[in-house]
Amino acid sequence: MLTNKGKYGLKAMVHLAGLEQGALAQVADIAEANSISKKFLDHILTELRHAGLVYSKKGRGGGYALARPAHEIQVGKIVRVLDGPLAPLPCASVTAFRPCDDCRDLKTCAVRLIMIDARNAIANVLDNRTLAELWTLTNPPEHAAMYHI
Amino acid sequence: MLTNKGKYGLKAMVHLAGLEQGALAQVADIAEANSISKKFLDHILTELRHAGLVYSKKGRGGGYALARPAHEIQVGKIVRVLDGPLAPLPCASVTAFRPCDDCRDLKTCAVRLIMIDARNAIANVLDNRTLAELWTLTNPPEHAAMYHI
DNA sequence: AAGGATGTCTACACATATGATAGACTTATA
DNA sequence: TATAAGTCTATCATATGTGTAGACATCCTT
Repeated sequence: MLTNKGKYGLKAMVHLAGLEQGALAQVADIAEANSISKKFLDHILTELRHAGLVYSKKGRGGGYALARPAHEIQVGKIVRVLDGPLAPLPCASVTAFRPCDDCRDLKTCAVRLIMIDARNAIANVLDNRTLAELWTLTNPPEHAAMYHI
Repeated sequence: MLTNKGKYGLKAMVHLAGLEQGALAQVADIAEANSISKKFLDHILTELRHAGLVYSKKGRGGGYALARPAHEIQVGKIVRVLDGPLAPLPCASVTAFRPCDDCRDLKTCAVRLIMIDARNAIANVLDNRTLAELWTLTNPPEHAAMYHI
């Protein structure tokens, strides 16, 4: 389940993906444009900065920008930073594996095995989509052209 | 994220899938065999009964059994009964769709669109696996045969 | 009918996570 | 130095998750 934090983080990243080269966006503007509480978004963006996904500058003229090109940032990475592992169960996680306290046998635990499949299916979607694609979804080229007629 | 409730429910259903035709299993036995608190499992099995997935009988000789053949019960159904929609976001849900309070445009919300893909990927896994398959994973035929040598 | 077995219902308690907010502090620029 | 804007620390409220207790209802046997 994607938390509001994860959802807001993705929206903020899409917002930053739409910036012109070299431009910075202030938290307050991102928050307003995406109906997010500024203070909460402060936190979220700080986490993203700690994870190396965004660049920030303090003081006058400051703000945030993507730390890397949008097409180099996988959606799954963003989700993991904010919401943790993609796996529905810790024992099904590739990046944060942890067996159940009462685990008897990893190999024959049917629930684990099917949750690995579920995890892999989720990762297949989220790790194969980039921020640049999200931006395109939000601003479809055809749609934009038609809108201006 | 699969809750303990969802995990325990799946384990209990797998347990019931392994019963002989016509046999009933008592909550206490299922709980012990799967390291689950009996009282918590009471609740879980009652929910599964309300959803029509299990059959129960009170009194002497009572207990639980699957309400339908294991190969007719999709894993996704069980998970939905116990943990709710598979979708990471309510607006990405097929069975329990609900737009975000601040939704501006369903069609161009990139986060929603990618979460629909994620939901579909999850559903593709869980709705295409049955309880009978889970039982086989837990008790692989080859493994069992080798074990008895 | 009573007793025992077993599921079902209602309620409660506690822990954790999430979502949000406030205030102070730090950094950068003019 | 003053102002702008991000960063850190802390707190609070709510929701959810997890689990437990006790009473009640139902079924079967004696």
